[in-house]
Amino acid sequence: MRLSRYFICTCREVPREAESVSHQMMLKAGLIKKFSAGIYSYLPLGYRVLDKIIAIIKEEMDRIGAQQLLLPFVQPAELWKKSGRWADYGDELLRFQDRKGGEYVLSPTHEELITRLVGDGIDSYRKLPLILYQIQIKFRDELRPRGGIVRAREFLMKDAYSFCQDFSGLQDIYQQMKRTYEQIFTRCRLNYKLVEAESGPIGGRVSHEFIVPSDSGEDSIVECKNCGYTAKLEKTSYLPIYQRDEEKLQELKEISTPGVKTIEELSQFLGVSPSRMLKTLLYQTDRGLIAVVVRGDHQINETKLRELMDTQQLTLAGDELIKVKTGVEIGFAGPVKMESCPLIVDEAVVKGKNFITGSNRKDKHLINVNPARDFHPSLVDNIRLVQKGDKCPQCANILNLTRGMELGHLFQLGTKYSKPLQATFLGREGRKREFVMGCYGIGVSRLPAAIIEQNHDEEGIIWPVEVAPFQVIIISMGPETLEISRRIYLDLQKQGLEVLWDDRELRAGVKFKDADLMGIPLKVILGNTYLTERKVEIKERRRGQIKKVTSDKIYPVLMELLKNA
RNA sequence: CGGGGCGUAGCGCAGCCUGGUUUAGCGCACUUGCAUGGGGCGCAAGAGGUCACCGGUUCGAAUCCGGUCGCCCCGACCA
Repeated sequence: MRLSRYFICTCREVPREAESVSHQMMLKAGLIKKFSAGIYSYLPLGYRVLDKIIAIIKEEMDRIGAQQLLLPFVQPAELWKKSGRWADYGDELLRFQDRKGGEYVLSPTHEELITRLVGDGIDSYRKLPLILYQIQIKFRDELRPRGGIVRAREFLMKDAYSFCQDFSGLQDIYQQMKRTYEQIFTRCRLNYKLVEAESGPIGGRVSHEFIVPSDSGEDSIVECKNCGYTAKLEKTSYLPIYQRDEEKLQELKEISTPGVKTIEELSQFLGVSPSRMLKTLLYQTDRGLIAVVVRGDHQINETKLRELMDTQQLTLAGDELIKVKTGVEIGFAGPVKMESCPLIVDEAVVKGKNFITGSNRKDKHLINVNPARDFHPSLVDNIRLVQKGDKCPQCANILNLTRGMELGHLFQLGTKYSKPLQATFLGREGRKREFVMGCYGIGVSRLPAAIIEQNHDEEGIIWPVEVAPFQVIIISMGPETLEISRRIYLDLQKQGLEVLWDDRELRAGVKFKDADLMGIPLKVILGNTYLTERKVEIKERRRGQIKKVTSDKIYPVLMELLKNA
């Protein structure tokens, strides 16, 4: 491709909207263009990268016998109503009507459709296991898209679905898929972490995520430097160690705390650490109001709580609702004599003594509140988030908290969809059975951003060869080298290299800057050195090393460098 | 959904507070020519705008007022 004709616009100034390095560079190098919040176009240069990534994914998926297909982007609402997700999915699911009033959704994911498809199409265990996948646009109406392409509303995803006879078959596919993902991310030169994302109490429902560490990522992950344990914050467990101190139970007393509502205020007001306090939060759930009690320095793990209570809805109750239902002023709720709703209590609470809590009366708090003596939990469980200083559940070492970007997700679905959608096959024994399913996603359009986050310098992107939009850029300086450049360009192209030729009538500096920004792995430079020595220079983007070679050696040297880059 | 900020040329911005010499300006990019040709060089001449939209106030609105829409950031969990 001749750069003079290429549809691209690199720019010096970064649009104000861009915060993260990858977002800035993608805009600067002209890979993407935004049209609306979370809605982007891929320009030719950006699309080439995407195309390379897609090729890698296809290759690796095909290797394990997965079959590619393409499902519709617009789905009828019917299937979603059947699976229950029409109601459960929430506002991220974009629903709309056609001219006849028929209800549809823009696909945020495809479990329903694929389950129906396979349910209709496969009758016998003889065809199992089956893995199908597609690479397609998804739409999720995110409340707040951010970070450019990282959290977009419209994005490209590879989603694969496996269908097995039984759970052990699923295990095998799951392991295979894990290895495939490792292969894909390694080929993209991504430094990733495989993170446990175990989904709680329902046995065997295993889940893993592939996360790249990045400050601009929006997932919190927890890791143990000692044994390598890693997990998403909401899914993490910790070693519950609470000191059993010898403290005596003190007498329960009410104190006056006018206008003191938050833990922070209370802590300042009394000069006591938040760990000596309890906070009581009221949540609205599917089955009404619940009161949740954790220590003042702890945070509630809503993901766990949701699973524990088996509820879809889990929102903090508003001031009004709390007053009406419990008669308590906001800021003064407490566990003692909280009779209007069930008390869900974190296990750290019942291990402690003499807490300070709300009194359920305005402007009053209680001191020396003791579990068991002063209040009686309906349920005690581990419902708080891991925080700094907590111990690893595997080796008791101190856990670390970092941030990361989720790129891939493996999930064992079991019969979650095959059951409600009645997707069955005949087993060997001649009986109807439900498919045991797994699903496996990769955020394809996130990969370029993640790769840039991990492969760049001040000048711009440094594409790994396998995903680079072009392998080589020819930079010709001045009219004297134009003709020879053209010949080299055509020759390299004929040999099968992906070559960009900067034939623009611009100063050398501009061309170098652009080439660096675009991150093309190898430059072939024709300038003074060619005019004086009849040699071209080949410069590596990543290491900056320069080789001078005669015309006939260009191709072999390039090939050699590409292999090792 | 709450809070904050912003909307002026493809991009980055100034002008707005205090309405009228502003024919709406600057830098980058773009076009033409000169010059130059190894790291965003220089000179000259150009082209490019319904000042987000709708309404109001006024003799007069990018500027003041009201509304709408869009975009960005933070929060959406500490009772």
